Amino acid sequence: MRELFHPTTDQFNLPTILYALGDPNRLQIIKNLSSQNETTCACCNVNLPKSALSHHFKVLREAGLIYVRLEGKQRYLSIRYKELEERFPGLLNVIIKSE
Amino acid sequence: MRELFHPTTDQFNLPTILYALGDPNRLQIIKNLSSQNETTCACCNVNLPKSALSHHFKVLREAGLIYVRLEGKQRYLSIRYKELEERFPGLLNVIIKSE
DNA sequence: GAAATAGTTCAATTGTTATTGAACTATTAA
DNA sequence: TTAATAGTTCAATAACAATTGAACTATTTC
Repeated sequence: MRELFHPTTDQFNLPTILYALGDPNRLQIIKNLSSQNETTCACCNVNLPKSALSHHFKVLREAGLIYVRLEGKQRYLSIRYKELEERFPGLLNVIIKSE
Repeated sequence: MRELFHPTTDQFNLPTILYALGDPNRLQIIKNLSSQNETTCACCNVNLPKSALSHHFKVLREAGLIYVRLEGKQRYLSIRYKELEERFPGLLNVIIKSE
């Protein structure tokens, strides 16, 4: 794997995004990421085996919620905040701030 | 069935709500409902057999997204706009307006 | 009270998704 | 070049969710 698929903003799809956020583990990941600029997979503070984390990161990435930057032996994760805001203004803020 | 369960606002749960909206059929139902004040199950403009519709309405109702009022032999559906707005301000507007 | 209407529930099926550990790949460090 | 590290992929399983038609319930109308 040398290049990771990231949808363009016009490929963003609302039900897909909501579905991705509809899982408690993934929602937690997004909330955790939102308080950090960029972080590695291991630093997400979600207590799951790495294969499970990998799965959830993939769902989030393919929905367009996170960007995964490859650097050395690590992957740095960040929320695609600007693009999401552009396409679905307000959505992410509501979600991150809730509760 | 004489009384339908509707969660109170403090029982609203974000992942549950997002999950409910993460299904294309249910998202369409919500979008359709948003342009009507109150409507019966049959008037949702979603082309599914009634048993499937009934299932989706239940998921939406139990998540707190819609209110179902029993009157005679019909059920009148409406979005719980005010309560949702109170608990997750902006969420529904983003969703309804998107695309 | 029989028929029509509006919707629910049931049971069966199908399809999808989450979860796991083990094996794997790629990169860096010793 | 070997070992360690960071994460992915695979295969198996288990759990859950969507979909359907048929049977059911409740209400209204004839």
